Amino acid sequence: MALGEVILTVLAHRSMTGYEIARNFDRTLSWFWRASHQQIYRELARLGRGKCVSFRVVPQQGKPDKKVYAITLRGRSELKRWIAEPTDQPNPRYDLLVKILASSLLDRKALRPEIDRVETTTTSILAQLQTMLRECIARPLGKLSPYDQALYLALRRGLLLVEAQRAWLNEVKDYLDSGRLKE
Amino acid sequence: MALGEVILTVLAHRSMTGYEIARNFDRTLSWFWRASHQQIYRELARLGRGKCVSFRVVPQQGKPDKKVYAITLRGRSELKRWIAEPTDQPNPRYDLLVKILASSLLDRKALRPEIDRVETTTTSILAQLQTMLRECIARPLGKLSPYDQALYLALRRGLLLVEAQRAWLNEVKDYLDSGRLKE
DNA sequence: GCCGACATGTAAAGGGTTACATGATTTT
DNA sequence: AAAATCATGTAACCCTTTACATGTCGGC
Repeated sequence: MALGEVILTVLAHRSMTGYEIARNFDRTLSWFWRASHQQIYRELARLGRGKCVSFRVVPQQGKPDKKVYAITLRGRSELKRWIAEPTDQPNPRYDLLVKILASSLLDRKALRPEIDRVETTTTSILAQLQTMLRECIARPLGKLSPYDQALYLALRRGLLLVEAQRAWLNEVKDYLDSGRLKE
Repeated sequence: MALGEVILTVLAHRSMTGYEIARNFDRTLSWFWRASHQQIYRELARLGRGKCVSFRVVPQQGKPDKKVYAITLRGRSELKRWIAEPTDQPNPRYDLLVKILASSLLDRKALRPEIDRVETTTTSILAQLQTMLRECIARPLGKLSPYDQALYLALRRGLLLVEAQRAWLNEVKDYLDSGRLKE
């Protein structure tokens, strides 16, 4: 349901084509949300039907025409309404936790390589986040645009959670190595 | 795709009816995964077709007959295969982060009540997790069954992440109050 | 000549959510 | 008398994922 609002947020920042929105999802926005270009085109069509976005066709030479989408006044008020609305928190769905339970019953050793893999990707995500945050604070934090300040805050959440995940992975590895739990 | 494996894990621990699995999801398992009874019945039918679970009908007086499901040998080997398989990490989808971006563009004040709401639920989740973990360590950790040790570890992740989330919420509130970012 | 970027879509399959449906027993 | 618990399901809708489809341009 919220994909529409995510797209409206992107368009509130800057008008774009569906293709650009999808690429934007690949880069910054993929930290908060992920969507394929198919989902985005469909959602743009729906938002258009609801008069929340409009587009103008921009002919290009050599390339196919593009549709540059913009948020409408109605779209803005919809988005404002959504911001104030209570968010129901996402329900957890994390395979690794289930694998921990399953491996305790079936095959205690099978888990180790998987934990190592997760640790590798966690470390890599941490590095990416740190790079992005460092880019943000290249200029003084006070001089960022409100949007970039919000982006900074949102990325900080990723950093704190990934650090917590790393601490937890260390606890798991200690347990797998020693067979004993702490705390 | 993984709902089937979650159900197999539950059944590897103990044979149950679909109804009991659903209730189990409500209690312990809802920290790791969530599913409605409709999803569970559908998935049990599918797993039965794939010979990963079997059931026997147990007649009861007064209540409708129940089907007690058990994991088969084939189900066990499927589950073992799955444990060793790389987990692709869940893609993030958190409305609140998008709301932070949107409110920076449209309505800076609208966010505050939402942040307070999230803080309330986060605190309540923290309390629940702490209670569950304290119940685990009522007896010495070394004397828990392997399954309960795994459960303890998995719940620890929840605790660490929720604590990180609280720290982040404090950063957000500081920003909303002062308009300045730290770090 | 092939691959990747640009740009837009359709189609099918699978998973999740919500509502509907039944029917007995126990609790309030 | 009404509501909750036990127990199983069907139907419809929506969302997500993956694959298919088309066509131009620029670089290697």
